[in-house]
Amino acid sequence: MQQNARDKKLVKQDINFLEYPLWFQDERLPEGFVWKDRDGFVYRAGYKPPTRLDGLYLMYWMLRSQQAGWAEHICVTQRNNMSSCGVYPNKSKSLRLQDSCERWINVTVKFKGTFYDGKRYENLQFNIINDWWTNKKTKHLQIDFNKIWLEKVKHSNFFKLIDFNEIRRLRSPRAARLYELLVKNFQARDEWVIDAQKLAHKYPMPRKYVSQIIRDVKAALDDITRHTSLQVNMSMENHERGKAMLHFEKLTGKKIYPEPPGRSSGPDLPSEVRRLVGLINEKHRGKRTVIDLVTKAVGELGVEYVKRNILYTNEKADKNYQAYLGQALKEDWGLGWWEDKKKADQIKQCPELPRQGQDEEQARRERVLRRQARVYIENLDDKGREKLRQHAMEVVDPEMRKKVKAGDYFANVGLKRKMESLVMGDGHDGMSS
DNA sequence: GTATAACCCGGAGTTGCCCC
DNA sequence: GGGGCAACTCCGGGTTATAC
Repeated sequence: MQQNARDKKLVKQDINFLEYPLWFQDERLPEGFVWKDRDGFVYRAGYKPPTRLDGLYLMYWMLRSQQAGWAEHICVTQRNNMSSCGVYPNKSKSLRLQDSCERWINVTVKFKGTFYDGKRYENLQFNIINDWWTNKKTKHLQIDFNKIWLEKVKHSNFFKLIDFNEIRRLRSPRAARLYELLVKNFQARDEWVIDAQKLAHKYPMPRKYVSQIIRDVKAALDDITRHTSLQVNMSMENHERGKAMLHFEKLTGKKIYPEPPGRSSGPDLPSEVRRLVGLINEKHRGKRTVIDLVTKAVGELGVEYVKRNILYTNEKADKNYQAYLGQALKEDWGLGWWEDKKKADQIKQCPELPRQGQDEEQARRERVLRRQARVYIENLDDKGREKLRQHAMEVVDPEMRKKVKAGDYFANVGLKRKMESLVMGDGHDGMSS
């Protein structure tokens, strides 16, 4: 993943073409597809609309043009073009590459007074490429860029340098498009907040419901985190049903997950999370939503806490395993069950000595105290509860404080436990790992 | 009862690989 | 280089559960 600056293949791209989509995720969009943004951007595809692969090919052609001093005409071998874009060269891929040229020659974009180049246009419309052909003898691919397109990018003061190697590694269209949007929106800031439905429109993503949008965005973000140097944390705020604000925060420093060897479909998880995932009921172990739930919970609540609730859910959940596990983690349903189980195991090992050890007595006392604390907090008036909450915020670590403010679900569960601990007296977090 | 969330499945496109 | 095939990924849509 780490690479020298000289190994980087940077492509200059105008912010407009990161903000507005040049290619689409759906492979089956009809010929003559039109996409309009409310700001006056109109995209028309006379032939099949370009997809992620076409977007990557265009990026490669731009790289070649920019390497040749912004050449309007480029000549590439088809084999080189394909392998540089991570495509295994063969006949069908060669035809797909030519199809890509046909897609791009049929694309026009139109702006109405929205182009960020210091000028405001009444109308501005152009193609991406003007001509393309292959040489009969050499089979080399020849492409003529549209002059306006090339100059808009060349003279743009509002641009990003995209690392071609990074965007090439993003195999999923969702991840590639989100990468473009994040790169654009982290232009002069490290935080970006957007309504989930608005983000879906920007993608554009056909998902109707917020839960589906969030699921897809999370999966895309996982891909980006695994395969690029862009490290982003996402948290959500649900103000009302069917509405959610997504907070993206650019992280600096080390990658969270190491780059996996070769192509991988599963997340590379820290060892303690992997061990916990191994405890999940086999039927649900592969589900990304369940893994995400455990990953998030372990960060805020600790390994022991999460472990007992997974085991409890395995035993008790009848239907909807994921929802049951979420609720168990929230309320620590597994606590009493876990202690009873430990006690039963001890009796099994030493049946002649069924003793009530000090630890068990302490745990029992803690359960009673915690229950009392919960009732006490519930009966506090708003002012008293807020005061207690502020006190808890002061004593938790800064990382958790940040997550609570960002609306992180499990951080808020952790804060609630801290409030209970404060009422009980210190040292009763029960979240040790 | 309706809207939304969660999950699942089939179809289509893409990819990697093998054989000729 | 060409053809074919299996595996994989993604999207759209259907079903069921849950919240309001």
